[in-house]
Amino acid sequence: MVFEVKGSSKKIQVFTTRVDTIYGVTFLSLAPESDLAAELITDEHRQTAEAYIQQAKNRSERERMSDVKTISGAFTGSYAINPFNGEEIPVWVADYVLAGYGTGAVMAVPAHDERDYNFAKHFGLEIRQVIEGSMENGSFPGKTGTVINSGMISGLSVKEAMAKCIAFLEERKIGRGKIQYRMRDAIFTRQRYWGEPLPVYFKDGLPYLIEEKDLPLVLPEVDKYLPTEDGDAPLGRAKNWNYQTAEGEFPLERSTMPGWAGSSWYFFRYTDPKNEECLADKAKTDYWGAVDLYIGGSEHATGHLLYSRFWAKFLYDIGAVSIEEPFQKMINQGMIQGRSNFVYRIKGTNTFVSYGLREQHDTSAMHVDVNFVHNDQLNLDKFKFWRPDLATAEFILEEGKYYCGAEVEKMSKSKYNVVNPDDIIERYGADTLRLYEMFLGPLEQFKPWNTNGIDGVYKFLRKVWNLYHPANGGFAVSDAPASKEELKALHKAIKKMEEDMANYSFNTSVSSFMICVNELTTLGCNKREVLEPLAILISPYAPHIAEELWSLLGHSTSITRAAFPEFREEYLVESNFEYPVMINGKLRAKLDLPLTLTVTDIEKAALADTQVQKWLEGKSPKKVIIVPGKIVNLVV
RNA sequence: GCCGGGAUGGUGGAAUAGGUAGACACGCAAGACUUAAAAUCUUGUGGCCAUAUCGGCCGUGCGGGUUCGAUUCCCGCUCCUGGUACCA
Repeated sequence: MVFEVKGSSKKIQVFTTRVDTIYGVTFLSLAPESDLAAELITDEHRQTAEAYIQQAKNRSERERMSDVKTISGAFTGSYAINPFNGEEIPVWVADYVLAGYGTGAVMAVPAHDERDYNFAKHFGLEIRQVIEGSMENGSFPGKTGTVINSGMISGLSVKEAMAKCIAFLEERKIGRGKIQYRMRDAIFTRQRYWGEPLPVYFKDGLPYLIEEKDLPLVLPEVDKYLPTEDGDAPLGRAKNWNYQTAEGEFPLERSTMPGWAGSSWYFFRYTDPKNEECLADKAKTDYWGAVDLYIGGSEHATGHLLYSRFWAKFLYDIGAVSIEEPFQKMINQGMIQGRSNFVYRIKGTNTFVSYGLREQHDTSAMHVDVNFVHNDQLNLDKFKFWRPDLATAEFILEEGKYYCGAEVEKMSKSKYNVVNPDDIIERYGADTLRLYEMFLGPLEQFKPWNTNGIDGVYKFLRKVWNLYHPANGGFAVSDAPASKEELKALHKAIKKMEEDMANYSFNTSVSSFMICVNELTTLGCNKREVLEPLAILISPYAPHIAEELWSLLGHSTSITRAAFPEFREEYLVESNFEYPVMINGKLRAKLDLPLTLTVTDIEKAALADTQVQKWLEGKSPKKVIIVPGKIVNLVV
């Protein structure tokens, strides 16, 4: 929307998502970079305002963004006119306004925007509430509630007010409604060696594409995969990174493509990897279709997924493939998080304060390598040895110890909280690690890494091994037919695993294996009829041990080639069911009854039970609910 | 602010076409084996009350609702957490 400037032909264009708060506008702020800001400065304020702009321009955008706390600005001396009520409002320059976003001008509503609020507080500007709610905690930016103190839109909801304001502006041609997409340009080159080279050469400083017959352009040999000594991209190290044309030899582009250049369409290429003519034969991409399941972290939503969907849609539009959406189903697997440790440096010094005392000083937190920390206590010697600047570090201790702060966050080299699984593999083996990760919890759940329960899965794998090695650790499997109980234990596990696989519920599968192996151990089962399918069941979870057992069972091909065992319902059929009997919603008795009983017979049996009679106290139930095979519920 | 995810024992978690809450595992306790320890095995383990027996009451973040019956469905909150952002 457009604000007129008092006593001037100039106009200020403002972008806002909260036009409903228009009656709460008490000033406008402009980005220091904007030309308009310079033009609106009046003589009276010239000195201070121009000095401020100069100072703000000297700070980089990064600096301005990282230093959110410092509030600064200057009054231009000009006033703008609110088109809704004709009110005159001061125009300020402020570095919290970014030139690159929107129009570089903000209509400030201190009551309903935190930054505007802080700014108004700092400079003593008016704060006018126009949405119903409590101002106790400063501004409140919520987008719900009723508009107040706002002339023609008072009493409307936020949503209604927005619509009415937009209509008002559009009618007078001083503004319009707009959908603002947050889009950024993306750079398609990298100054790295490992990436597809761009098929571009330069003649007279202008880029040209190399001829199709010269494709593919292959990475040149270089002595090191590092930038050149004078800071050029690694391909600058190649001896002859030039392109030969009829007119002579010209230098090739030295940047390479980013990772997603190739990773955005590999799933199409996989269907026809040797095709020399095109991306992939359309008949083949049609046959294979879209990717059934994409498992990746949620961060891929803005990375790989965005690009590969863009690629697919582009390829669809030019007719190269018939698939518009590349992935049928997506699961965001949860991240295994790390537990970070922090030390607290007193600002401007090389002194570090222990966690409990940090509030007494002006400190900034710093990640510290978790390998220097045990039970949140810092090993001072290791810490000092970490980096040259820390060699002279001093410490303020608590009871002679330095305690670190801790936080659960993403594992990352830059946070120094990475735990290496090699130690676990060394101690327990890769199968245990893999099985433990499966057992930890649902696939999609985030959680901090913690090895507290790993002994449980380790013991489980040993029990599995012992089933096949019953006496004195020697391998022995019987070819005798399995008993009913043994088959039942096995088929319960088969059934559960089939269901769990379909739901990606791996942790519950592991627990059903544990139940099965515990039962088979109790039964002393070492029958091939049971142990062969069991090895197959476990193989996706503990592939090494399963492969080993498979080979001991006498197979010469890999267990990965074995067919999944067929589930047979008949082994699980029960003749009886232990009915829970609820009286007024509480469990009062249990009755073991044949499943063949009719509802009437179940009722009779339940009413005849002594426990039930005790609770009925001679009365007959008002209502009887019986779900065969599930429950009996009596209402008294 | 916006967009996600979540809250169940001491711990990780299980159970949702509404039907016995706490499977499986860790930890803890007691016992067996051992000169001892480790390892292994057995038993117990939600809380409170109880003549510690028979048993009873409470209990899935909080407050309501629907239902014979709610961890599960509905309404209203609180808190935690991931991503993102001086984005107006």
